[in-house]
Amino acid sequence: MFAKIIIDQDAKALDKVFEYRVPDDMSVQVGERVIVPFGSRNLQGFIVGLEDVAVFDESKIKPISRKIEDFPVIKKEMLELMFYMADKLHLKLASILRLFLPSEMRTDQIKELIVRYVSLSGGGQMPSSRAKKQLGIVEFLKENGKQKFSDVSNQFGYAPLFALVKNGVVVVEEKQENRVPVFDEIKNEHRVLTALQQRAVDTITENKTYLLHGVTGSGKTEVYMNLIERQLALDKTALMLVPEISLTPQVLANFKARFGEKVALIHSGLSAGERFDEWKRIFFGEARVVVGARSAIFTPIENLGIIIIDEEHEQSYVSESNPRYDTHMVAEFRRKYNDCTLVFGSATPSIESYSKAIDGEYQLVEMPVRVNGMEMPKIVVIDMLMEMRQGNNQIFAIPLIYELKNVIEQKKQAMIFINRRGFSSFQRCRQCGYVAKCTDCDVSLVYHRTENKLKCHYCGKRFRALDVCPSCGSRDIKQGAIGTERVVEELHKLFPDVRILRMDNDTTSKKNGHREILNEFRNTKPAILVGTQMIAKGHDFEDVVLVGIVDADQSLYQSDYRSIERTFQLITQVAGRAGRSASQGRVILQTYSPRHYVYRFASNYDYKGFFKKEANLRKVTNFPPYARIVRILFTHENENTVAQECKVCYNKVKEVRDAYAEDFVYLDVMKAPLNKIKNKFRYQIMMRFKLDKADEIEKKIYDCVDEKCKSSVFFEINPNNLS
DNA sequence: AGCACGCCGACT
DNA sequence: GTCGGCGTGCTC
Repeated sequence: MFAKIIIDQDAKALDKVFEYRVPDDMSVQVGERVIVPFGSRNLQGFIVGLEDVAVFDESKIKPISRKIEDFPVIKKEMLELMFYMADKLHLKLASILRLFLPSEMRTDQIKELIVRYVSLSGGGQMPSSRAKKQLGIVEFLKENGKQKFSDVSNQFGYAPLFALVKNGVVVVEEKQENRVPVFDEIKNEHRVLTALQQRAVDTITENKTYLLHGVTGSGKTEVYMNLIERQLALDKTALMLVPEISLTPQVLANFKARFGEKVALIHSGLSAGERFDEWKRIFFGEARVVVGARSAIFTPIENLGIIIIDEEHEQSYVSESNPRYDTHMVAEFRRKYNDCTLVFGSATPSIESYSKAIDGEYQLVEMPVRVNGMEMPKIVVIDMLMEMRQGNNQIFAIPLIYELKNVIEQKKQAMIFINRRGFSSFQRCRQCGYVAKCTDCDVSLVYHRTENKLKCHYCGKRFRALDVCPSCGSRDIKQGAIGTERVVEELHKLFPDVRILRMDNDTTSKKNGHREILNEFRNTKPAILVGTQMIAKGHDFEDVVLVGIVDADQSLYQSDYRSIERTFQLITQVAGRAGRSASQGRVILQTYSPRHYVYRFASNYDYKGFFKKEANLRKVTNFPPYARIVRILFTHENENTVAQECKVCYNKVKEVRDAYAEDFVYLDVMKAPLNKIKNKFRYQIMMRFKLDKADEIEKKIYDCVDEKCKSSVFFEINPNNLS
């Protein structure tokens, strides 16, 4: 018997299936991990197939050394998923397999948690009446039975407990236990569903894909929980993904409270040991509900009845580092494999998903009204150019300052949202609001300080940096980006007596930084919370009646075809933070482009109107979802090598382009926007083609790369951050 | 990836 | 003479 084996090494040259002999006295199954002799070393490998005959020269085939576990760690579904992803995304097999296992399993240092328990032996030499503490322990164990060693020693002291053990009164036993993450204790009560929620639950019954479009506050979570409960009642399991950023202790505790021991949680806050233990509980079928961030989609849960992806539009569902993948695609694969239900939920669906709903690929389910019947907070768009012309050169518009004063007088709370995303910056005319765009791509240009040039990240075209505004002739050109510190500083000047809290990557880096800041905000009134992205999600504060969005344009003018859509999503989400309480909230949105359609639609909460406009723009400019962008990135420490190999590939791609001339919108080769990272030079081929024959073209494009080239090659489909 | 093999420069 | 530089090629 011969085994097909993938060597667990992330190298291009090893990205294939090797053959090994299965020793007669060894029984193996597909999916098992083994140690095999490889060259002069012993390496870990995965069995992905078993055959009676070998393809490779039999005399050169070595035998498997040993098995690592005695059961297949990679289940059949995951194996198929691996081949699917390798084919679709051109990822290395080993790098995909690594996604399926907790990283702890790769290092040979899995530490099982051993918990010691103590109980009365029923014999031994009883302590004297003077040994009060020892007697206390005996009494305690008599009443409560078996207890954790650590609990008893904490309560009564180590010495007396040890004495009892030594004298044989108390026996110690060791048990291997799973580390269970701790949570805030909260109750989760079944709420009576509104008619709208009930309708959603009643609709989402079939084994297909649904897009649940529910406005913020429409109670999607309650719908999810009901859907999960239904599956559990059918003896099926459930997998639910939420964005990493909203995996807050409250959210997790909520699920734990509702589903108890059946829940397994996978998130970045877990220790290595906790993560491994949760994985085991899922693998062996102990956990019936999995809640986690992106990577939880690879969890080996079986008998799936439903997969739910909340906040479906979130960028965090797309892995931006290798191996790159989109959770949507993996979820769709698992849905088909398990023949189960898949739900994408969002208040602001991605253009991609909504257009699939329009096309009937997903079934659309709508929840257009909030649970409490409250109206959405009123969004006031402020023209910052007008403010400036009227002599206000501050960060804050006069109406925002006025509203803040009101909030403080009423002892309420406000949030100031800083829209800081990515590192690239754009140039803007401070007089008329003009922002430079690429003449070929209709995306904003990125200012590169080192060269003092404006560059398009999609086609690589360069433009002179602005010194005079081409629209109004002004020389007042700025790169606008305001930091959180600066905003806090300005607020202090305006309101010296008010508590101002800051929440961003700097202030939350500590272990519980997140929670501490939010708790402090919750308990201080009046107060203003200043923050980035992370204040936009999931935190509901009764007393927040005002949200200020400073410089909304930051996300609008990213060099990214999705930047307008992201701005819409951001505004809707941030606005949802105001007015969770009885009184209607207010949102002040500061912008230099007040007439941009994104603000018109966002301030009216008109998603459908926005979708129509945006989708149409994408259609006429040939951008996803109506076209496909492919980027092939080459990296190597030798610049000549990358440039050369990239060029060779480009010439082959050109032949494909010529064969499909009517499909191609764009093709070029260039240095990557970030030309050198970690001493490796980066060159790229960018292309865009229409959808009709997209899959066919993509296959041909993959074949353009010379398998033997020295550079590392990365394929990216519809990439977000071009760097 | 990592380890062998191999073919040229400066050291005891 | 030999030690060692890392370029090239292979691993079932």
